[in-house]
Amino acid sequence: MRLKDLAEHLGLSQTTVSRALNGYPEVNEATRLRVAEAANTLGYRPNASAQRLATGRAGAIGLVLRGADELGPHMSEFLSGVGSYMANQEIDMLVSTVANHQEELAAYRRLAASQKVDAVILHSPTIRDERAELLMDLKIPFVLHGRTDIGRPVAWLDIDNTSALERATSHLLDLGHRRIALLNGDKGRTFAEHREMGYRAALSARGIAVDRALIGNSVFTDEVAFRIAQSMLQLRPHPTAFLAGSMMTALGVFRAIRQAGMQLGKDVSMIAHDDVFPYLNADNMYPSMSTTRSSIRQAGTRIAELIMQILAGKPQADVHELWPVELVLRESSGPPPSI
Amino acid sequence: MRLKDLAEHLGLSQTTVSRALNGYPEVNEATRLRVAEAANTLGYRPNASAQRLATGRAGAIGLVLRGADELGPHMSEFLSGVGSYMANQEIDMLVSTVANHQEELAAYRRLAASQKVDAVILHSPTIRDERAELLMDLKIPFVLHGRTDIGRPVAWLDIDNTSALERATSHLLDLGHRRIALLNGDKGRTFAEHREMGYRAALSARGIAVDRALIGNSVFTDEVAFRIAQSMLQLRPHPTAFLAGSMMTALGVFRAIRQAGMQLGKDVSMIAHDDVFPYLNADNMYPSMSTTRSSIRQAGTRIAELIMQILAGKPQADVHELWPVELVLRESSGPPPSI
DNA sequence: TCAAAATTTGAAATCGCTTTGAATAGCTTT
DNA sequence: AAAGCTATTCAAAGCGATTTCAAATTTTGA
Repeated sequence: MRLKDLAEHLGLSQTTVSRALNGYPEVNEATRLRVAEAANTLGYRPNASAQRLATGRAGAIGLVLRGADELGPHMSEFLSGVGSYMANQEIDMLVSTVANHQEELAAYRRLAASQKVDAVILHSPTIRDERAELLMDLKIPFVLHGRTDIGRPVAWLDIDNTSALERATSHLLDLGHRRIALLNGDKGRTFAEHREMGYRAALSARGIAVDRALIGNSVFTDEVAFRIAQSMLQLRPHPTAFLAGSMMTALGVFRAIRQAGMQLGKDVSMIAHDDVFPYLNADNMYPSMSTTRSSIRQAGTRIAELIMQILAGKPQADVHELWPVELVLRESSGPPPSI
Repeated sequence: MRLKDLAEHLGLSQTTVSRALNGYPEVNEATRLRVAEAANTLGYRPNASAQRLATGRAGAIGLVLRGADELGPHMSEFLSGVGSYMANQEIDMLVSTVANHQEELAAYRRLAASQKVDAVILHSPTIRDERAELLMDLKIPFVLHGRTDIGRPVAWLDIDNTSALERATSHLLDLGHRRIALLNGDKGRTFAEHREMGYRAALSARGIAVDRALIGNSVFTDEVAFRIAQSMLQLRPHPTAFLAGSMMTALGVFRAIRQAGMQLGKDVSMIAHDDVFPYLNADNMYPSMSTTRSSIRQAGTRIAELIMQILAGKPQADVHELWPVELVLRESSGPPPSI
């Protein structure tokens, strides 16, 4: 069913029908009703490609994911947040996956040239993110999930990783811990750098030197975390507390602690960052997990909202949101064992 | 840069340039080279909407996800598999999320009417899946991840859940277990029914009656699994073995076992279904987890491939793949404690 | 009552591509 | 040398919507 068919069926011109459906004011209210009803009963929907071609709007936002690893639990939870907002907006989510950095840049160029999307969401930025620069050059609007410094103003939404880690670290120091391990994300990512800054700030506030051996940089999987935690626990003296970068990391650390014959929350403490996965609840772990918490899903929803505002004309330079992070203390963090 | 601009730049007609780029035979090889080179250096890419309108092909496949929960670890791993294949195919993945069943049906109607996708992937079917029927009626090609019986031939790929559960259950019976709990997926889903069939088949082969109290139906999250396992462990006599529907479920059961003061692999056994999440490795758990294993990611990749074959003309009725499931025995399954 | 203004409709151009059908040029063939 | 092929190229007609500009109709106001 094309617009033409619908128009003929109604004995009207395509122009009028199109106007009626798109809510233009210059159409008789009675006609509009008649059109709306016919469209509804006949199940007419404009052909998306034709509409896009005519309007110049793609009606879609893009998400480019690097490799398999990037489409992990964090991303899917984030995506789910984006989707829940977009569902009501008649905007599609175009998801592409690429193998590496070069391909990712190529993917953005392709999206731009073929005009498949009106905007994109950029995530996990590096300190000086090349992709952000490219998108600026290509003039594709985007919102960054995280922060970067490319000398030009970009729209971003981020959580306050620095302060989160500073508070978590300080809390462990207050409890008496002196050797605190940090299981951080990959070097170069802004969030990882921010977390390390918070960690260092808390330590240096007490005049405690940073031990490089207690800082791990890796992806957030339980397996890698297990290996790193395992080797850290063999240090003498071993760390009495861990700061885990994600709940997946926490699972790995937990396993390493248990395997070393120690008890979490007693022999060793842990505070993990919780992105709030519905299927992995910190409160219901055993022992329950102390966390720095911020819903990555909510961030997705909000970013979707911000994208829509930008498409509606809001200047990208005006979009900046720094979300606070909650510190939730539970059983996994306690004073270090007195020796 | 439009086709017209490129054509003018080259002093050729749009026709020739279009043909050259799309590999039609009736264009001079020298011209083709010249065109390809110019397109490349000028960064020309056809406008996707125009191309789609002209060809009638959407160049995209659709995925409709119900609610937040459906975009969990299983789906994201699956998606990642789909994406890895689609990346080389110039086919986009259009992801929409909906709140409930009604909205999902509406979403498919919309996709059909607006011709946004050439095909869709359907997942987690019920025994008699209404969505599959709708898609047939709408004449949208699709591949089903799982199986359903709607009296018409559909394209599907599934893993052999029945046999997997039968083997896992038989193995536990061989070890001497008599009270074996099954933590299954939601009632009505084909995979859950298949798994229960396998479970029942193994029990009845030994003349053991099924105890409904030992069967749980729920989503695969560690929290829900924890609660169910916890209450099952309070039964007298309690189950000495668990069949967990997913690795998330396994984590919850594990926690319940530990909390009950028992030891996994010694006091209580468990075999979990492993969809092979890169961030949650059965072999590296402690104790390592016995599993029925089948990579959901590979299934995604294969389904993407099958979709492309269908779009290339292969009849949907010819597409059926039943994948075997590996049984991998590790430390979490052993004989029941002798009383 | 009639011109002017407001309301409502429609014909045709446009978006950027593909594809049909025709045209041109260069070779063979008779 | 004319006719018949083949190999290339192009002008123009779609694809299905939106939007510009003009026309027809109704309402308003003096």
